Amino acid sequence: MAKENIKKEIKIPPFNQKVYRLMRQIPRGKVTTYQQLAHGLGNRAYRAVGNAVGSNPFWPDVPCHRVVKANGTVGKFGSGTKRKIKLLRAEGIRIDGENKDSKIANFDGVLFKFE
DNA sequence: GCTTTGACTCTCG
DNA sequence: TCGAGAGCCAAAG
Repeated sequence: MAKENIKKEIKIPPFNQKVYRLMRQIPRGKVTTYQQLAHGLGNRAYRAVGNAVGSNPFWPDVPCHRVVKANGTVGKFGSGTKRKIKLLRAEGIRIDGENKDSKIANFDGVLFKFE
């Protein structure tokens, strides 16, 4: 059956689906911020975005590891910040450090913006 | 239907 | 430069 690759057995709020959809648009080797996601949604619900990503049942289908804070730091991650940094580095993204205070090197260069 | 919480962001002191 | 507080939106209890 030609359906979505994501599992839809789980009940997902419409807002979350919107967030996941935007996140999946992020190309490999790029990252985005909660603010950009909220902007892509048309509002400033970066808080709700965080909740949506935190409740993301589609991981790693949805590249939640490509979402960082607006100041360039990786922020917090349920799967382990270190894990995410490793993953990002595997995609060619340079990160300075290995903790939540770690900042993305060339952040502006790898930042994916939603219009 | 109201209150609390959250993987956030911004401004002020 | 660093720290604390307020603001924002949506989902869950």
